[in-house]
Amino acid sequence: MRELDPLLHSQLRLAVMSILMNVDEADFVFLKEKTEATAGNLSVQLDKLSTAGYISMEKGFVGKKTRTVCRVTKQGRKAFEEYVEALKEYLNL
Amino acid sequence: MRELDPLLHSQLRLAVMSILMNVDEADFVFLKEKTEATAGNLSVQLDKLSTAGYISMEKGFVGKKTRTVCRVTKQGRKAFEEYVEALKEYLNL
DNA sequence: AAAATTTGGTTTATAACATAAACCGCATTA
DNA sequence: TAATGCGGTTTATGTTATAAACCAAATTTT
Repeated sequence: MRELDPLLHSQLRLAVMSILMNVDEADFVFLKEKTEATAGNLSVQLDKLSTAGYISMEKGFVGKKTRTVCRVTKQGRKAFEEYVEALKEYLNL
Repeated sequence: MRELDPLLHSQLRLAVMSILMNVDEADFVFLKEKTEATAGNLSVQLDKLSTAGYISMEKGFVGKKTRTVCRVTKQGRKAFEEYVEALKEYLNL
């Protein structure tokens, strides 16, 4: 059987990627609200996605507040699509 | 966001369930070959599915050799279908 | 203006999970 | 009878997910 990319086969990381696939860019706070994850968990998982090169993270400011903006990279997009294909096999969709 | 049944959101358990959804019954050896899992890992994961009531396991004999036959239960079938629905939301399929 | 609270995160500790390795009982073969 | 193979289970270990604790800067309260 084909294997499921373990980096994507995690509830929170998958949710994040799924959001980013449709939205072009999203900040930490938005992702936190959408996924209902704790900040700690989200921080860790974003880091993994970022280290893997699946997303980019840019830390900037809005006024005086920090703002972390995430985007899915080309590589991440490809990985996500492959994951979906693999998953379809498992689920026979 | 809807949550993904953690019992099914595991590569091997998902693979097993997917097979059982299409096959009506399958024994340990068959599942091991199909999934390419180690016997130990398969044993543990079958146990979890069984404890959760998602599959039934029947230990019997063929001649003098033991044979463990698995079937998906009604409950397991329902859980699998719900998992697939939830997943479709994540992936927007 | 000092103290308390909120915001936007990160680090760290812990619990759950997946996996492989070692093992077991029985049957067969050498 | 000793070694080998089959069908598994148990146990030990590494990974992962998650929450809890923490931090610095900004805002609000007193």
